Amino acid sequence: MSARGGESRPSLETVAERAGVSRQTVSNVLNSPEVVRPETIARVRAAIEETGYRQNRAARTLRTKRSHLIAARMHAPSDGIGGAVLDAFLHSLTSRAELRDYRVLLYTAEDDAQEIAAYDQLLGDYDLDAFVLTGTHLGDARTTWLAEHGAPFVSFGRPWGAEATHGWVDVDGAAGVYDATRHLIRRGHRRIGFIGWPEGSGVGDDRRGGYLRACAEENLDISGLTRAVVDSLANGRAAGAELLNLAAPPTALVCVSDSVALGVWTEITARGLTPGADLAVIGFDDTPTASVIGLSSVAQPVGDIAEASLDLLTQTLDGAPSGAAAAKQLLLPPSLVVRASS
Amino acid sequence: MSARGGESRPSLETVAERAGVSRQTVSNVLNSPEVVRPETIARVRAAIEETGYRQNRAARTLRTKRSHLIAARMHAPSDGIGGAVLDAFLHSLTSRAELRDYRVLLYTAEDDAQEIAAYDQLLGDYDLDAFVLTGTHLGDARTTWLAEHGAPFVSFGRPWGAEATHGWVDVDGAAGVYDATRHLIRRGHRRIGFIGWPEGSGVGDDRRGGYLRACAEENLDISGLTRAVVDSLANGRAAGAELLNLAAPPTALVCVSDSVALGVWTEITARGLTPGADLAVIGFDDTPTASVIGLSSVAQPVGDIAEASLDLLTQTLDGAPSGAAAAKQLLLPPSLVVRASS
DNA sequence: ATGAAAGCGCTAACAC
DNA sequence: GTGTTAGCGCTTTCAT
Repeated sequence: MSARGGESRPSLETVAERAGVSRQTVSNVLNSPEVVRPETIARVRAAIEETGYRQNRAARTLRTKRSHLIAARMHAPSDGIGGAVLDAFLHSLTSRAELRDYRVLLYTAEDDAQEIAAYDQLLGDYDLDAFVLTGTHLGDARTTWLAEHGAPFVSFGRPWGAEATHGWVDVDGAAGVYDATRHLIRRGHRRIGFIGWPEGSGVGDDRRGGYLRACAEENLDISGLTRAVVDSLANGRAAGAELLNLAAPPTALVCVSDSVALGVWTEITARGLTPGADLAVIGFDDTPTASVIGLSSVAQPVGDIAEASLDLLTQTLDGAPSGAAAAKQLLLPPSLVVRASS
Repeated sequence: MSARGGESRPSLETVAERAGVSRQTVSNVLNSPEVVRPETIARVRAAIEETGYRQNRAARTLRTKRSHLIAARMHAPSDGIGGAVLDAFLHSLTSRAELRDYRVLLYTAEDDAQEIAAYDQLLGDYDLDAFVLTGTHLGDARTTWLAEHGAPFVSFGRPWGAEATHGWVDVDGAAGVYDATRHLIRRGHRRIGFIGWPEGSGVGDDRRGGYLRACAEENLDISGLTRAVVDSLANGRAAGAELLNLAAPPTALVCVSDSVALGVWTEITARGLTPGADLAVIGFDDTPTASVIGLSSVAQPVGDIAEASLDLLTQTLDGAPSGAAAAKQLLLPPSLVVRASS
C-alpha cells in the first residue's frame, strides 16, 4: 500500500532488540567485528538475516564523512574508435569497485575547466571519496586542483612531462609496440613500417619508442618507412597508401592505434590484397572492431588497470589521511593479441 | 594543512547567523523560495555566496529519503559495434541529469538475475531514486521486480510483447528503416535488399517491417533479396556476398544494424567495388565507425531519449507517489544520415 | 565486551 | 513570513 516496497525497513534498533544487544553492538559487528565476542557476532548476524536489515548509506555518510562513492568521467562518444578502451575501463572499474563496497558516480565535462567545476560540486555536495582521471596530458590543471584541495585521486595515464606527485596507473605502450615489432621480426619481416601520431603527445611518442628500439636492436633499415598522422581512420588509410606505393614497400606495418590500423586495413582490402598474407598489420587498443575483423592488436589490460587504481585509492582512503602521502606509480604491460592480420 | 580542503565547510547555521535569520529560513530559501519574502531571500542568498555554503547531500537524503541518484547499468563492451548507442545514451543521460540536479550511479550485471540483485542492493543501501533500464526483452523479469517493489523506473526500449504498464521511451525503428528504404527508392533503386536479424526479436522484426512496408507501397519485387542473420560483421559480410552473387543482385541494401552493414561494406570493398557507386548500403545506429568510413545510417536520437526518460522519471518522482501511476510511453523518430554509401 | 549519550546537517511540522 | 522543536539512522566518544 505504501509507495515504496511495502514493509518499512528495519533499523539498527530492530536488529538490536531482536538480538538482545544494544544498538551499538550491532554497529560494532558491522564495522569492527574483531572487538565483539564471536558468540555475540553470530547472534547479531542471525538477527540481521532474519530482519533483512540494510545499512543506510546516507546516515553512515553523514556520520563518517565518507560516501563510498568514486567519481569517473563519462566521455563523449568520440568520432573515432578510441573511446572503446575508456568504456571498457569504466566497466571494469564499476564491477571491481562493487566488490570493495564502492560505487562509481558519473559526471561529464567538455574540457578541463568544466571538469574542475564538476570536481568542486561533487566534492562539496556529495562528499565524494575519490576521483579517477583519464586522459592525462601535459600541464594537466586537474591534478593540480585536486591535490590543492586534498581530494584523493588516481589517474589512468602518466602525468606526461610533469613530476609524479600523485598516484597513477598506466600501460607501457613502448613495451607493447616493442613486442608487436619483435613478433613481426620473428615472422621474418625485415621491412617494417610504423604509422604513429605527430610528435609531442606523450602516449604517441612512447609507443613509437618501442618500435624504434626493436628495429635498432636488429639493425633494420627503416628509412622512409615511418609516418605520423593525426589519429583517424582516413589519415591511417592515406598513410598506408603512401607506404604501399613506395618502390620498396614495407612487408609489415605497426600502427599506433586501431583507428590508424583500420584505415590501413581498408586500403589493403580496397586494393584486393589480404591483410596478413600480403601485408602484415598490427594495431593498438584491441577494440571490438579489431577482434571482429581479425586485426592483430596490442591489448591494454583494462581489468588490471582498474584493479590497481582501486588499490591505490583505497590505500590512500584507508591509510594515510593526506592524499599526497601514499602516492605510487604503476606501469602495466599490455599484451599482443595475434590474429589473421599478422 | 588539514587533509581535506583547508577551511572547514560552513553549515546552514553559519549562513543563518550571517544573514540574521533562523536556520529554517535558509532552508526555505533553498527549497521553497516562494514562501519567503524577496528581501529576505536576497539577504540569505548573499550570505550563502559570502560563506561559500554548500548543501550536504547526505543530510538531505537522510531527511527526505531522496538521494537524487539514478542508477544505470554499465554494459560490458560487446563483441560487435552495438554498445556504441548505449554508451552515447549513457553520456546524454549523465549530462542531462546534471542539469536537473540528479546524478547517475553505475552498476554492472551479467544477466537479469544479477541485475535484480543489484537493484535490491542499490535500493536498500543507497536510497536510489530511480532506475533506467536498457535492452528490454520479451518476458523481462526486471520490470516486474521493480514494479512489485515500487521502485520508479523507465526503460529505453519497449516491453516487447507485454502490456505497457510502465513508462518507456523507444525509437521507431520501423519508421527509420522505412525512411532509409524510401530514400533509396527516390534515388531510383528498384532492386533493394534487406539483411535483418532472425525473426523473434522485437527490435529486428520492427525494423524489417519498415522495409517491407516501403517496398509494398511501391510494389517492388523483393523475392530472394532478403536475409536474416545473427548480428555480426562476419554474418553481414556473408549475407552480402550471397546477395551480390545472385544472377540479378540488388542495387541497394538496407541493413538492420551497422555491424551487418559494415560486413557488407567489407565484402564490397574486398571485391574492388565502391560502396554507394556500385552498391548502395545503409546501416542502423550511426556508430562512430559508420561516420568515419562514410556509411549512411539511421541515427537514434539518444539525446532526446535521455531527455524524455528524465522527463518521465522526474514526473513520477515529483508527482504521483506510486510508480505505476504516471506511466507513459514515447516513440521517437530516428533520422537518416546520408553519407557516401547511398 | 557492552551500553548510554551525543550529534553529524538537514527539513517537516507546527507555533508564532 | 519566520522561528522552534524534533528526529532521520548511524557512529564516535566515554563510561561501565
